Amino acid sequence: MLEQVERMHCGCVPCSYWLPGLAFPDWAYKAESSPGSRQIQLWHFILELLQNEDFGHVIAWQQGEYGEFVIKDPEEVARLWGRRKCKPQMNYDKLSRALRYYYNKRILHKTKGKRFTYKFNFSKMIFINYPVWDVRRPAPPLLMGSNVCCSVVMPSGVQRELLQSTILAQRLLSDQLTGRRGGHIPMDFTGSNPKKPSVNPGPGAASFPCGLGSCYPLGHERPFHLIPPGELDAASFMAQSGRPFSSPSGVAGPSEWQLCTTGQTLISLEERIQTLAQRAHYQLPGVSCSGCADGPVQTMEGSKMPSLPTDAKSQGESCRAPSTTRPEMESERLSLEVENQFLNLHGSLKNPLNPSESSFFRSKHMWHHSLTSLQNISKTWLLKPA
DNA sequence: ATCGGAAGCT
DNA sequence: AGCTTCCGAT
Repeated sequence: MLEQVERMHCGCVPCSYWLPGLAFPDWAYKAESSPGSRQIQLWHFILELLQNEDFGHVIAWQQGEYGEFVIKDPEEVARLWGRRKCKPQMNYDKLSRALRYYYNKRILHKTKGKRFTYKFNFSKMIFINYPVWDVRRPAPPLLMGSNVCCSVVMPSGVQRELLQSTILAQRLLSDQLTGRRGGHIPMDFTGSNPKKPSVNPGPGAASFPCGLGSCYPLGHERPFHLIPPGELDAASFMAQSGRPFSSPSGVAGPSEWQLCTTGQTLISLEERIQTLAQRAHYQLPGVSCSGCADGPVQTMEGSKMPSLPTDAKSQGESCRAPSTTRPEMESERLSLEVENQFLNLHGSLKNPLNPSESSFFRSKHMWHHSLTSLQNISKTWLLKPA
């Protein structure tokens, strides 16, 4: 009863107005009745604080350790958490108990020996159930050597919420890696918000012929639209995207598209690399998708992607027709793509793929090194869920 | 400071 | 399920 009174007068902030511009979309909160509560989860809250510069004196990322953060003012963090949850009696002792419950869930772990220092298991949060963009279809006889095309499809058996949390965490990690801080999280899962994104698209962000918007390189996911499993039909596609469902090759209709479900489970980073490699020819600037119903390749801002100079014809051809390219060149180009993805993830790539100035003939050592690094990371970071 | 069991709450 | 509250042990 006392608590009820306190609830009414605790001055807690309605969740959706908490930190303007930083309110999480609906998915961050569970449905009111069941199961669980509508309340924000603690790890969301922690990420939220970490995301906001104003709380840098209270909680902050640990420099140099991905996902590691230090609670600089434990009682203040507890107070903020208590305010959010309308639990005025909250203190660090209780909050830390809640954090400890995350150990078994592998959301967090403690950094031993460092006071008030915890670390997010971003590996789990980021790389499992990475969204599937790909729709496999039979290779059209004349167009592509690859049988991979692109759309936005929910992996079957993957909860929407988990996937979206994944994207969020990935965004946050990406921001951390690139040294960005603050700013809101530009996610639009509704399909009904045509607002321009507030952040530039990631380097090398080329639009895909997926009909729903852009596909972004690893670490630079941007607003996209989710189609729940089982709802990928032309009508709902149209309703959500406002565009007709068409494959880039002009092959009409979803009936000819096969959902690329990776099953219920995981896309390992290695698989991801493979996918990237397979689809890499779509991502090269200037490589438009012929027959794409959406016309010129565009970024989210609607600006045209740089085109290959017309005298770079041989390069362009090598992009469009991987199957007819010399294997070693194709291999090098794909590895370069992987390297760029890697660099994009780490925010150190200022210029995206730019065939004219650098990339096709970069030294083998370089890309091989990157590929190896990425593979090593995938081995050490990947976790299978329990 | 940190851990984790136990019980309670929503 | 996801905490919150309490507390004894390390």
